[in-house]
Amino acid sequence: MTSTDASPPPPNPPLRPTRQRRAVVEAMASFADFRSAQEIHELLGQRGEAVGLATVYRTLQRLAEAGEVDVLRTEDGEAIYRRCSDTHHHHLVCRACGATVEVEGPAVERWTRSIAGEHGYADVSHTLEIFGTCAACR
Amino acid sequence: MTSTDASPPPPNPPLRPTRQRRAVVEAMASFADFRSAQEIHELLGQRGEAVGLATVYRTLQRLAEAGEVDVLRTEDGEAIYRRCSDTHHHHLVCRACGATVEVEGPAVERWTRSIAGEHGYADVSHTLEIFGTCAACR
DNA sequence: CCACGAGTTGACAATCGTTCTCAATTGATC
DNA sequence: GATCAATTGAGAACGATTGTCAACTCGTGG
Ligand SMILES: [Zn+2]
Ligand SMILES: [Zn+2]
Ligand SMILES: [Zn+2]
Ligand SMILES: [Zn+2]
Repeated sequence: MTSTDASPPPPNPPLRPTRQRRAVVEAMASFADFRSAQEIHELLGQRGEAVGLATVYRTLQRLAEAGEVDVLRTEDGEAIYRRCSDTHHHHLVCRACGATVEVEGPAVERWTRSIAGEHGYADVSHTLEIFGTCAACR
Repeated sequence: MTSTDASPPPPNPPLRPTRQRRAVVEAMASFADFRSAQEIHELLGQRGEAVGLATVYRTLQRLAEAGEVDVLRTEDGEAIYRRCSDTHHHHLVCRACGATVEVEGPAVERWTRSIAGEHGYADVSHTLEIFGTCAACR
């Protein structure tokens, strides 16, 4: 090619390390259960690291896209977040206190893929969450 | 017991077969993918069986509680409904057209229960949905 | 056939989580 | 320090869902 070699490299705008961004990440590291954006926003306020609510929402979205945090939906549709390991896993959540355990299951991964394949579905992905009452809450 | 045998049976108010209720149930039988309350409300209007939006929401909730329909949450938190068989099952949904297949997996049921047990969780329940692109959409 | 009471309905207001707007700030670079 | 795009935050705007409440409707009994 001569001059029309304009390559279309994904112009992902570079993220910048701001006080707010740092504060949210640190806050996410301070608890192990799933929390709503509003709760996290409040927690930041208490910590003296006030961050605008809109920014909390934006940052949480970024982190979720980046796979830094996992997102779940409460029964009434509210999004709740939790910092998580970067490998694929699922959650075992206590209905009473929210205590969460990350769990893995190769068999399940295999099963979903095969059942989808049998029905002619491709590009398979899935969501799986387990709920129960933990020992401490009984 | 003599007189203090006042049993506390949940006084579930008896449901009444109204035109609206029937209309919603029939509408739910007319499609096989997941739809939002608003879409169902609109569908009813087109069918000449107009039903108030609030009533559609209320009816859908009742049906969901009764296990007559399954509820899912879109990625942005909107509730979507689908009439389903009454036995426990999961869904294989096409991301493009919404085509849905009900699937069962005894192995998965067993796995979730045992993994929860291993971690000391009781009263186990779970949610599992599989997404992919169906043959027709490829 | 009519009165009666609890269940229902629907138009509309009110919630509430989340996103949008946009002027002011800030971080990186030269 | 000048420059410019990325970022922020206060508040408005949105959109799905729920609450309100007077009018309505289905049994039931008289
Ligand atoms: Zn996780
Ligand atoms: Zn998985
Ligand atoms: Zn189903
Ligand atoms: Zn199951």
